Amino acid sequence: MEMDKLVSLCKRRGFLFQSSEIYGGINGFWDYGPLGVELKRNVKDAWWRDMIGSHNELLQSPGAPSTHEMVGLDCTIIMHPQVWKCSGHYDLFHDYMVDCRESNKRYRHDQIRGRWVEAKNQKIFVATMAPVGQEQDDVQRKALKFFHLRAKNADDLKWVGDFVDLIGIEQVEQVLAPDAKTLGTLTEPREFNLMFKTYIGALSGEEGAAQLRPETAQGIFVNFKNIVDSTRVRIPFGVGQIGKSFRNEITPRNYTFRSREFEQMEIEFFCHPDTSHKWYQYWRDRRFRWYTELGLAGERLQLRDHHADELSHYSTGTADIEYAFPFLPEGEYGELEGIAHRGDFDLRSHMEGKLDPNTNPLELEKDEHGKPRWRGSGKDLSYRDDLSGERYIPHVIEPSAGADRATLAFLCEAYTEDQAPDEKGNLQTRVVMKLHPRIAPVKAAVFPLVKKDGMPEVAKELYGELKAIGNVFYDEKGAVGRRYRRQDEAGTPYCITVDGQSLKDKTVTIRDRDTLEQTRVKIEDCVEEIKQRLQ
RNA sequence: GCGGGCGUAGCUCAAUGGUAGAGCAUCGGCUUCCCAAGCCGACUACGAGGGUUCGAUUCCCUUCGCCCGCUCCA
Repeated sequence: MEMDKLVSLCKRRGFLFQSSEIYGGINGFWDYGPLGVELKRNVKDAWWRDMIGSHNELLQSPGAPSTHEMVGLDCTIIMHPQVWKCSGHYDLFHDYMVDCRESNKRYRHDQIRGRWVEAKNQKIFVATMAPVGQEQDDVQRKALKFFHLRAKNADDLKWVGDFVDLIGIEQVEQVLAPDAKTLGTLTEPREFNLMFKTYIGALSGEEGAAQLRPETAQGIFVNFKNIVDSTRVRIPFGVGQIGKSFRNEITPRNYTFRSREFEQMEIEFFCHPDTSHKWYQYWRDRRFRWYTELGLAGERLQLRDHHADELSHYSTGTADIEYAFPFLPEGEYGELEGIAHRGDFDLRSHMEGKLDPNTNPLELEKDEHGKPRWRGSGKDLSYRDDLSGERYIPHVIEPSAGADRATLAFLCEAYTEDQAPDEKGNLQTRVVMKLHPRIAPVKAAVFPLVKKDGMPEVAKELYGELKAIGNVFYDEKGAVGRRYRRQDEAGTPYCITVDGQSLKDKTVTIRDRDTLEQTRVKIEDCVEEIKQRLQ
């Protein structure tokens, strides 16, 4: 399937629009049209229902180590700035970067060091990314090359001062960038803040600075104690949340795949450390099955376990659910969801302060004065098991899914072209969105075969009754074949047609989107029949 | 952010230094008893800003957006 065909259909039929399109669009932001919003809402509703609403905490789910409970949460997009400092996002997302116009390489401004050197009446600053100890070799080699000197003439280089950080060097035009041959190729340092910044308070300055959340998960961690204290949930239990998140992606691309404003469906599952690996396995398998049951059953979906060397040492497993999107190169997959075993990293970080993920066992990250780099809340987020009396910090399994990415994958998977005969029996190409009935934006369409002889009246009445089961559509205009094809493009699974026979024996036909087969049912049974088929 | 390509109607495309045309779609009417039928009619576009010019959709610059490659990807 070519991606541009799907993009064209989504625009034409109202699944997806570029945000602010009449003003030229805005990079990395997308709107869901009337069909798209139904589809995405159905995806989110299916997730919420399957993970939380319909979960039976009295029964042990297949593959689960024990019974478990599930509750929901809806927290704010803007949170206390300390949340992001302790979570690690602030440090990781916040850098000054410089680009080299010659080599097209990008560097973290604070990682470039260098040394002034003079030769042939010219004084330049030779920059390097080499580790301490190899810096002098690196800059000498580059300086010799720049001044066209031989190694034996190294004494002609007059070094001025010791190594210093590039930060503080004002004469940018005299800087020889780490991978450049000419001077002054570095851009001004630019702040790369992958988190969206905002300001709290109508008049506030920097002291009111805050961020739009880059993930919904932290809201669950910081509410862990509230949930335990208010709901009588017992470990093991999970907290689910659906909501918008924001990331300043450097290169938003590939349709809605990498959007700057996007929606997540996340679960933080809290369990005893001794059972955490089994729960990880459970969620990994269960989440994969969820996609297959909604129609991503083909080879384009895969479950990929991270290699041991990709894992943080505090994690015993991470797996990605990936889909081979048509816009990716052959053999490449894009992430729909990550399931991560996160140990007690998150709860401890919000208790004690930001932990250093490179320590084992985990230790508090310290600044140059030996103080905590970012202070935690100081609140006790441990859990006491009322039955055993044991107190511990729960381990966390995090299935984190992208609602927009899942929606896009369902759209890609659904797009199908097949051949169907037209009125004269000639085969015509038919575009049909084979969406699973649970997520299809329109559940059924009702047509009078022709707009006369009392057929519209019968069809309109049936339409009214069908409204009770979901989004249905009524159409009496033009040829019936065209109406069928229109519904095929919208992914409507069933079309119900009132014809001449309906008037005699009170029956209608139900036409199946995928097989084109029609079956005749009594009008009075029609609502129940459609309801059955949609499940 | 860098390099390259592109931007004309809802969609897919065309033409042109003298202000744009088609197919499909959409809407209205007629017709029509099962898969994009037919007839009549209607609506709709040069991404934005500036410059050159008597005149710019066309040439130039800037900007925004899209695609490809590089970079980035917690």
